Amino acid sequence: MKIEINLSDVKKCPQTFVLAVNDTMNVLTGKWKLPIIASLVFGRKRFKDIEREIPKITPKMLSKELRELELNGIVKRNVLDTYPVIIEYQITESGRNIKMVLDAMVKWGIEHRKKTLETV
Amino acid sequence: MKIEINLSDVKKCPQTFVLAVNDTMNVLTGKWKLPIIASLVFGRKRFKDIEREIPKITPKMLSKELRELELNGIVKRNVLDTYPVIIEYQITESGRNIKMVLDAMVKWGIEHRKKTLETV
DNA sequence: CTGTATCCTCCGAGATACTG
DNA sequence: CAGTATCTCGGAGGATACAG
Repeated sequence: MKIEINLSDVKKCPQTFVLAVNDTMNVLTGKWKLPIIASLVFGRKRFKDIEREIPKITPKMLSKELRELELNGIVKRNVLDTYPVIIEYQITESGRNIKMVLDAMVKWGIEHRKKTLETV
Repeated sequence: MKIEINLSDVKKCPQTFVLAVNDTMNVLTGKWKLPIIASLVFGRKRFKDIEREIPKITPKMLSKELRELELNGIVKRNVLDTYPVIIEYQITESGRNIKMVLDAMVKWGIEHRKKTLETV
């Protein structure tokens, strides 16, 4: 099933616009989602690996955020058929693509800093 | 005073990256900043005008958010020399440019929705 | 009109301990 | 290892009233 949405239609449909921005914000807000995504960009990881890589995160927070990111289709949780069971988290293609948004944010952030420094 | 920052340097300097993303997030997070920016994109407005345009916002919140947005160089507050005094809020160029980030978010949000619907 | 001042509620997030 | 269960606190945001 394919749904065709033309970006040029967005201006005619502000609801789609708002919805899409909200979807994106849901993935980016909160203290830990970005660090977790960043961690998984460099490869599949196990729970304990992520916990070790992100300073100060508690298992409760990591668990909660991973659940939300999975629900939102940003990460995939794989249960490996081993003994004992190994759980691996992996970023999805959508999750990887969010880099485009981050790039835009970096660009704006840097330009903005230039502008505000100029006028001081 | 001009500061030259090459985007290709960012990869070598993760601190700049993180700083810029944080700057951007500071402008976008919270319940009211985006609606306020959206309202001002369509022209200068007075306090009461914005309050009327954004459903459910309280004067306390509007005041607080406008102050923060002004501090961050997103809006400019103009005091007109009339009697009684008129205060006009206006979006800055930086504020206008943040549309680039929103465009990226819209694009990702729509693509993401397509992807997750396909796999259901 | 352009905001402040209080008081209050709710939720994100931390600390710590525990389970299978 | 891969999480869950409680307890707690601070801060974002709401309700309402008031000030210049």
